[in-house]
Amino acid sequence: MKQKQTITQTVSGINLQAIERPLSTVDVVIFTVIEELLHVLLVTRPSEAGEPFPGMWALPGGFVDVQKDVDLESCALRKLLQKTGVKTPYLEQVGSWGGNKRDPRCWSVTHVYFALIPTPTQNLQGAHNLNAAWFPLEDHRVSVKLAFDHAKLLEAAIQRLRNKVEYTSLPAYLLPEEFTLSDLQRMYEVVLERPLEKSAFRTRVLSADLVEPVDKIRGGPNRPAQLYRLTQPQGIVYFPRTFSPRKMIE
Amino acid sequence: MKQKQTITQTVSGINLQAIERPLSTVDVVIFTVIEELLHVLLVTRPSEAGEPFPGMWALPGGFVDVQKDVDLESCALRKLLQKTGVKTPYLEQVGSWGGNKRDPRCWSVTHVYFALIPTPTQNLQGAHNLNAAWFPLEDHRVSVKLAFDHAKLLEAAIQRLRNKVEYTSLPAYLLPEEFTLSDLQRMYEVVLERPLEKSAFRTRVLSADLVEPVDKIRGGPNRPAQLYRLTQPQGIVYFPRTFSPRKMIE
DNA sequence: GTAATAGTGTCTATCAGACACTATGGT
DNA sequence: ACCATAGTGTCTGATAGACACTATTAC
Repeated sequence: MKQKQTITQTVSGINLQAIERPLSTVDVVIFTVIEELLHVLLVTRPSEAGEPFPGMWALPGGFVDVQKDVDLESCALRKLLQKTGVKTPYLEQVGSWGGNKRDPRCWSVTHVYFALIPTPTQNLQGAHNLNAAWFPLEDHRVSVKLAFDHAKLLEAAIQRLRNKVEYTSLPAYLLPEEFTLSDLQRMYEVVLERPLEKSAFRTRVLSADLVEPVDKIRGGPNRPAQLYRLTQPQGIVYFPRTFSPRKMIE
Repeated sequence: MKQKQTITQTVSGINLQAIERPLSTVDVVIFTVIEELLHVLLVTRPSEAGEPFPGMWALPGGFVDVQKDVDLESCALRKLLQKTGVKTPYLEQVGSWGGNKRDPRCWSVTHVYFALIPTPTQNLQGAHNLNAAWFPLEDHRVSVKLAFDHAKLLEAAIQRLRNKVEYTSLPAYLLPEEFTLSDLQRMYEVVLERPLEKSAFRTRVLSADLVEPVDKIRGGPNRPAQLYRLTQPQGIVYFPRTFSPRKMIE
């Protein structure tokens, strides 16, 4: 499937245009927590003839647009905004997968990002989102088969997330701006899939200078709780140790 | 700088060939330790007219070859073998940087890997290596200015290496197959740029089931030392804690 | 013996885990 | 008063850091 083309530029020995280029795409693994379960956003592949994996569920993503996107991250942010309407979540590059087998059409590279957003308050009902849905993660997997190598990409993103949650403040990005320490602990527990000790958790979080109290209290049918917000919403915090001295995986 | 071309294939709404593709490259940051100092391999850019950054030092790398390379990692391994003759080092993807500014010619993406190899025994005198050289890292930098955004890429690779050394067995790949615990400790100290406690280091390494003794002793003008080798040379080992409870930086 | 490096033991500080305890609102 | 959740205090165990100590070779 070689590309016929007219040579338009010759620079020294190398003709830049003559080099066959892989296809470049960006895929985004968008995580959120709904009803105490980690969810990921999936979209359906177009079902027109000739499209690979027609109608199948896949990670949201697509081609890098060299006109619109100044760099890879802004390409990922563009796709995130398209699908969720969210503008400033946590976004991190997971890695890149490239090869001649992953897309049946040609040699392709995908650049995978993962994003964390607070529990969505409105449903995905935008014009572009009729075929998008949140899927719960059960056993590190999603209940449907995914297009391309997206199952592998999703697995890698989950691994990265779970691993990093052991020693960073990442789960704070799964919550709205103001939250209680119990809320935050719950996010850790949902992602790590194990309970944490309340006392140790609070000491750890408070001594890490991660959050600061706001002058509000959240009431309820029990003792009200102090509300906090992130001290530096832009940068994630690294804890000096992992939660429990257990083997890290990755 | 748009690409003129003949349309050769039309698939549904999208014409795959009409999409302007970024240039894909792979760069490899090859680390080794020479005389107690971390070094990195650099090559000079070609100096023909029209080449960007002619004659400047740069990370070894180049275009992904969709004919030769089945995936990104084998592309990185190919470049590593070309430059060093080494076949099975430690190789890890650091990340990808793409944008319209980083190469003056066009929108480009580079996929950065870092490799660890034992101290080279022979000089870089292969036919392709006349313009390659080992540069010591002083203060996380190299003494020469680098082409493209390679200074940033190198910085990221060093950060990754130093961060990961705190809790993994990576420095073992900077040594030959058999080594003493003192050798290993020295590799950690070189990368971390700080001394480690001998006693704590030995307990940590031995209890992690990282190495196993071989039936040999290394002599010298002092008490001879037990030789060890990696228990599982293929997989890196994660320690349950970092070396010293200090803030991690990434 | 001396020099030099290999390898061990002992004490301490830090922090996570466990778990019991107190605090404070709604009903 | 009772329930439910917020928040604290105390003890223990694991391990890194510091540092002194012993061991074994060449000379």
